[in-house]
Amino acid sequence: MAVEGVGLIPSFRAPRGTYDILPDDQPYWSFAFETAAKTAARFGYGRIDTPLFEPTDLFERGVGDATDIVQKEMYTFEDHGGDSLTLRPEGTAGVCRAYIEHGLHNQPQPVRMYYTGPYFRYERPQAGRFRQLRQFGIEAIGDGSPNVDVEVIELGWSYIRSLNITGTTLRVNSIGDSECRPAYLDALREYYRGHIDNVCDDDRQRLERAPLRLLDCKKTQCQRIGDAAPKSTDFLCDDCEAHWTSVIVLLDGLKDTYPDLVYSIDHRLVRGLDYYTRTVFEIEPERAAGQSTLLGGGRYDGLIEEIGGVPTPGIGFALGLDRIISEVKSQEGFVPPEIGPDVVIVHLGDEAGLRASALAAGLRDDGIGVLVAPAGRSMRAQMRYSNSMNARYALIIGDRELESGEGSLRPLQDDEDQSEVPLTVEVIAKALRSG
RNA sequence: GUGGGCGUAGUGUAGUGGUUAACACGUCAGGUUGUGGCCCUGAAGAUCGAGGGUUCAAUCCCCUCCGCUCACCCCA
Repeated sequence: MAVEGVGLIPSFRAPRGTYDILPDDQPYWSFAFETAAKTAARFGYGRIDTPLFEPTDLFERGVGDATDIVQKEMYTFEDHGGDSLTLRPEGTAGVCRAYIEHGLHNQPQPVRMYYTGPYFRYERPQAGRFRQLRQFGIEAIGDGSPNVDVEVIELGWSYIRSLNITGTTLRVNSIGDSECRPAYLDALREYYRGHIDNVCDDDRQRLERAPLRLLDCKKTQCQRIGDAAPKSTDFLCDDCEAHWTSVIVLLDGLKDTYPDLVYSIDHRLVRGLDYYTRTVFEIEPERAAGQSTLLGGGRYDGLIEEIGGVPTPGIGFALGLDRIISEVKSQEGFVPPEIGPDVVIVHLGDEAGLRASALAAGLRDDGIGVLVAPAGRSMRAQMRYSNSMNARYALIIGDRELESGEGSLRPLQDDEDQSEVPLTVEVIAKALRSG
């Protein structure tokens, strides 16, 4: 992305909707990743990595070619062989493709997998929304029982709590399956036709095409109408009804472990991807602003079949790490540890400067974190540098030390007890001699 | 795609229709001979987002564009 620069060379900036994660910010991401891996492992989920791009058809069939994601948000390109590829806009389709491709139905079911990495959607950026977004997600494929639904929700909740994010709320709903949903959609259309004059223009346009979306409308007058609309849970077929009832019972069973797990059944909760069936859910932070959903997911019992596999149930969620990180920061749920080298080598004079690197190499090889202070600076400047690097010790070598063969080790942190130092004078002296 | 807000050193902010655009943090250098943090001094660093217009004169007023940002849409 070129912007006005000085002279003929343009200055570049990160593309719209993307951003750099600088070293100072990395600890937050490590915290989020490591906590995710630990949580997933506790639930028996193994990591899967799939390509950043997939055949375009996979997303058109899987996500649904009527969805906004497919219609206007995909980064699609043709490669030099003429194949149409798309940067993955979400994770479930790729994981299901891998499940089919590698015959994972031959493993004990369900197959539990988690993933984390970048996803790409061409959207207008705003708070909590990016063109390159990072997600952590899980999928449990091959078991349609409600226990798995609740296991997945529990995992998500547990993860968020492990990040010390509090005040979140869970919303759940059931949107039925291919058997019972058509009747519900008819009822919904029927209802909205009766209120056609009171809903917004957008809603009028999508009434026939995507009636579920009307429930999701944020406008106050539409919300009032949506509140009184027919509920999907009143139209469930027997199987879906039994499943839904069990999910609620099982969900209540989590309250002993998570007393703050307050969930609400929200019959206006629908989701924007076509593959969802039965259970859908979202977790939001307390002060829900615009783009605030932290985690969203649901069951997708028809997806595997849709993309060419034998009919197989599945359920999962995806969680926006960009949003998670900002939530962690705002709640101060994580304090990055102070980091710094064990030693900064402060060297005086040409001779010492020439030996500093070899000395550093020897110490590093012994497992000690070493930085060589910038050459050509005064001792004071090198000491200041050591301090600003948050080093534990400054190892000073100059003419005196070169002659005696022993470096001077100066502790830089008040609470440092020199007797506990692994860096004894002997170690230093030895390193000096061998250097 | 549609709206609103905002663009001044690396970062965060001041400021004014009129000679060298200010402050803080940060960076670098000093505060005598080889010892950090605190303090003091100094330096570097901004064609005041870009282009055009009004004016004797614009960083300041007007227009356009670009960028950032927030919201809608949709989603994580």
